[in-house]
Amino acid sequence: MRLSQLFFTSLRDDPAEAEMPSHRLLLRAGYVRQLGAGIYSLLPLGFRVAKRVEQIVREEQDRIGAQEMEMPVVHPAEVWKQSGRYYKIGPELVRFKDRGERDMVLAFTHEEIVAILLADLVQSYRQLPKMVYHFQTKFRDEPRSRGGLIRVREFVMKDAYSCDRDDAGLDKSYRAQYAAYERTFKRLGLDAIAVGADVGVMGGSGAHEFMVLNEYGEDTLVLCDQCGYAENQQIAEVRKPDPDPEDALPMQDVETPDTTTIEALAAFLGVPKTRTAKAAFFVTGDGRFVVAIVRGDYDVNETKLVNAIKATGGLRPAQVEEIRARGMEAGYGSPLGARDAVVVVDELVMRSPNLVAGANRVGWHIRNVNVPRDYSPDVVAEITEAREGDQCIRCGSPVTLRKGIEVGNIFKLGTDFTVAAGALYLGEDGERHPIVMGSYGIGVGRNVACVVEAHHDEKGIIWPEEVAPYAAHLVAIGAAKDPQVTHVAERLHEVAQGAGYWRDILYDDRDESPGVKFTDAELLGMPWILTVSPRSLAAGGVEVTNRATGERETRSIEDVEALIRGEGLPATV
RNA sequence: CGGGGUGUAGCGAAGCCUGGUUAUCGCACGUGCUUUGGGAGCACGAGACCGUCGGUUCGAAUCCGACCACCCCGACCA
Repeated sequence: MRLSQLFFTSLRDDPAEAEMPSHRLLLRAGYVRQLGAGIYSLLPLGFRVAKRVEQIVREEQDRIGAQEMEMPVVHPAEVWKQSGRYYKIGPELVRFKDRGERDMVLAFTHEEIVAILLADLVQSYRQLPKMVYHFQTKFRDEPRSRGGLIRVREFVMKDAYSCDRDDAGLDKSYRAQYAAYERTFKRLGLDAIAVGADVGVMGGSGAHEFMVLNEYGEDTLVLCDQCGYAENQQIAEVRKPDPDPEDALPMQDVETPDTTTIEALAAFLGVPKTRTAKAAFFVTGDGRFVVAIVRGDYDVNETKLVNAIKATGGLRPAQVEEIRARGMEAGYGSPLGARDAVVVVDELVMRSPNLVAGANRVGWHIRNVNVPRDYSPDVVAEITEAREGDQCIRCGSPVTLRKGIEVGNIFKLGTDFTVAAGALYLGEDGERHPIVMGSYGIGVGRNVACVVEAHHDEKGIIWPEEVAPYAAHLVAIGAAKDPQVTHVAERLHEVAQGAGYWRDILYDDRDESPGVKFTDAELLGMPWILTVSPRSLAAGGVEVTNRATGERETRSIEDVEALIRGEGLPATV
């Protein structure tokens, strides 16, 4: 490919809006362009990288017997009404009407469609198990996109679906995908770690997210270096040792002016935060008022809270008036005297004697509150957020908190979708059973960005060979001084044309200064930079630079042709 | 949705506070000559609905208002 012909331009200055290195480099090097918030075009270079990422994913899916297919982007809303997600998912699901005033949605994901196809195609246990996948555009109207390709609204995802007779079959499919993901991310050059995860709106019984550690990540991971424990903070638990035993003392009002925060309260009373109880107020999507109590040194984990009370539609913070209407006072709140509220108490609070809690009047708290002596919880659950340095739930060593980007996920879905769609099979026992599903996603564009995050330096991108858009970047210098330069460069380019689509090379045939060409070659990031110049010819051929290591040596034209043909660079000596 | 920020040429910026010639600069772009191993030089040139609409004013990129878009933090998130 001649650079002079490529639909592309590189930028000297960093675009103002790009913060993440991957976003900055992909814009500057001409791989992507933004059309709107969370909506991107892939330019030819970016498209080729995406195709190479897809190919790696495809090969690893094929290897475990998954079959590639394609499902639509536009769905009749009935499909989503039938599964219930039409009502469960908020405005992220784009709804519209077609010309016949029929309700339609844009594909958010494809579980429903697979379930419908299963109902159509599978009658007998003899037809199971099956695993299918496709690469297809998803549209999710995210409240906020960010980080370039990291979080977008329109994106291509590889989503695979396993279809099994029972949970044992699902486990087997799940393990196969787990292994396929490990191979996939390794080939992409990503150090992905699998963490236990919340199942969210997908439902089901278990999930892992594959995470790449990154400071711009949106998820927080709880990791134990000692035993390898790794979970998303949304569900991670830590050991919380029993407080020292004490006799329960009688409650006692105490005046505490201007102490609406735990910090202020603990400082005012001269007690550690561990001796206080914190109240947080929420309203669920299904309209329930919730007061959650954790010990003052912890924060409420909303995911755990949602799961503890099975709140559909999530949680929102309660308004001051709503809190007051339930007999409580923001900043001085506790379940003492609360009404019309679901009281959820963290299990550690149950074990902690004589805490300071809100008195539900401004400027007052109460000492020596003990649960359940002084109020009755509706739900007792573990609802705190794991903290840096807390004890690992498995081995007791201090855990660390790290930010991560989710590059893939795997879910044990179960039978919710197949039951809703009537996807039943006739078993050996002569009975009808719902097909058991799993779903497995990898976002292509996000992975492209993560590869750049992991493989770049101050000069530009450094593509791993398997995802590079071109095999090499050929720079011709000094063509005016020596016609041999153009001759050799043209010949190498011709060899590349005959070597196949992915062995093609980028040939910088522009009339630019050497500095511009070298700078662009390093910015664009092909694994090999080939320099043809009067100097290289005098030294016996073509200068070959390894972009990753910076090593360079002059090799014969024949050696370079072998490299281009994919035969590797013959060893020296 | 809440908080903060930004919108001036393809990119990056200045000008705005304190209204007043033809809106400025660098890069990129076009033509010509020179140059060719690390973002070349000279000359000439083209390119701008100053985000949109409205208002104030003799006069608005500049002041006021509304709206729109994008970015960042939060909420949200497969």
